Amino acid sequence: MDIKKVKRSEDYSAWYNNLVKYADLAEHSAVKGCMVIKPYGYAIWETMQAELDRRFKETGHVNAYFPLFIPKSFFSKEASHVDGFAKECAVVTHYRLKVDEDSREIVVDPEARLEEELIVRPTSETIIWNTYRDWIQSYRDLPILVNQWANVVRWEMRTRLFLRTAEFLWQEGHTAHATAEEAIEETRKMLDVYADFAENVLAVPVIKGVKTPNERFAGALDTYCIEGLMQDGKALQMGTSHFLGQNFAKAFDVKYVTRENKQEYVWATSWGVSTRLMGALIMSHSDDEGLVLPPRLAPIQVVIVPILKKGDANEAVLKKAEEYFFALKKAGIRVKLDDRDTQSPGFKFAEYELKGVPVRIAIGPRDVQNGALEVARRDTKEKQSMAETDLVHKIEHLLEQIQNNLFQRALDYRSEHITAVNSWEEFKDVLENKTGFVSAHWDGSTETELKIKEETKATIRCIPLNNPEEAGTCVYSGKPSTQRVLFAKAY
RNA sequence: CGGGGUGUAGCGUAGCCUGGUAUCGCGCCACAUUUGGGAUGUGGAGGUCGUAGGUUCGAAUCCUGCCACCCCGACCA
Repeated sequence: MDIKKVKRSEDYSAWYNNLVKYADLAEHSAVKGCMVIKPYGYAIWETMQAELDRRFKETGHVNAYFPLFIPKSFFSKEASHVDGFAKECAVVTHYRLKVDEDSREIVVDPEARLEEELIVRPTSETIIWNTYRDWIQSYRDLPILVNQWANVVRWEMRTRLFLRTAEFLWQEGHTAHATAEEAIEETRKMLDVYADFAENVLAVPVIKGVKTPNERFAGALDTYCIEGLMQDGKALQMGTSHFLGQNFAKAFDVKYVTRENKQEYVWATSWGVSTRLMGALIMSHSDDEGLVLPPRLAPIQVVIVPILKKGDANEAVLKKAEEYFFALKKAGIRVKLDDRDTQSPGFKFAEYELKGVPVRIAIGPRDVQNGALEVARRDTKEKQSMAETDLVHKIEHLLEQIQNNLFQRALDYRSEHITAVNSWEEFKDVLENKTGFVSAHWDGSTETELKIKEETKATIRCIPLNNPEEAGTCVYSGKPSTQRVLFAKAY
């Protein structure tokens, strides 16, 4: 376990890679750019899915599934969309292999070339809107509120586990509406769902905002986002929600008849979050000891480690441990009793710390005699002896406390790392030395945005929602500006 | 895709310069003693040295191509 060899403060990238590996979350696969999500990591993703899926259902959405393959012609129908994704599409050209007569090797059968090539979906707007054309005739068919859980492929040149891989898992919501107002409302509503999920489940504070035209989704009129700040001072886009206007409806000729018997194009939204959230989770809370998981997301919320000794006390210890185990389980807590006698308690302590288990209960002969137990919390590493009376409530309360503490800690860090600056010198200095978000006036032009990016690598992460109007001058160009926007270096 | 680096047992490594089929630690297996913060002893198993060629009597070692990963760029919803 040489996770501790690399300190978070010394080499954040290496620390992250080690953590993903040693906490058993994921590993590189034999396929370039693609990862294997291991059972422990996948269990966390499943919990995220469950929490999100519940929220989607509560807001009226239903799940469906669309094809992995998209005909190239569909893909090219929306001009800005294809522009945005063309450079990272995997393309299927053939449908058969054969054994080469000479070399006896398996080769692509040149006679099995597809008439029309298929794109492996980088996102599904095109296939979905092509389908919606058949589903929508009248205003009575609207709205359509569909979500799909799927994998997508974006051929990246440089990958990082969870943060950027060629294939990743996500959900994509695709909705169709009769009016622009309703679609915009949907876009904003789902942004709120994401923000609620990020803050209350992941315990990661996020800033809700809107992207600049330059950072907008290819094919959208507006892209809303939630932006998080990682422990190394870099920002991470954690989710996006797009108001697509009528772009896809026009590209795929999706019209509906109004009450007044008029033909109108349908209004669209799409929104998604991905396994990238795993990266956000790791980079928001974890430390040199390993992963730190918020209780609401932890596959194991409480682990019970019996301290076994030579002699007859063991039976009593195990019996007590089981008693606690069943009491906690009955209360709906995800609890594990680790009664392996092949590892020492110290080993287990370290292992569960590495895996981020929020609460550890240790119980030995002394505790049994005293009717007590030792409770250790992962977030603060505090240990305390606790009387067994009312154990379930105490643990429930503690889990709640840990959840809140993690959020508060991350929020404090972020608050300290949003810096308002008024000069270009200050801008560069904060970005370089203090890191985090820089709040600065911007003249609103893409030209300035790109120049700033070129000179500092910082991008405009978002224009926060409900951003106060404030007259000022652009930190770069000196031109007049009406508001501050958030810049940061980002993943 | 460009520049740099790395690749030797599950993990981390020595050996490479100066060619003669491999070192050590952790982990793994067995037994014993242990167990309140990563136990100890003894014995044991495990390696086509990333991969494909080349040079050579002989290649982990020298040469070339390829692959993967890491760092820096470019690119990137």
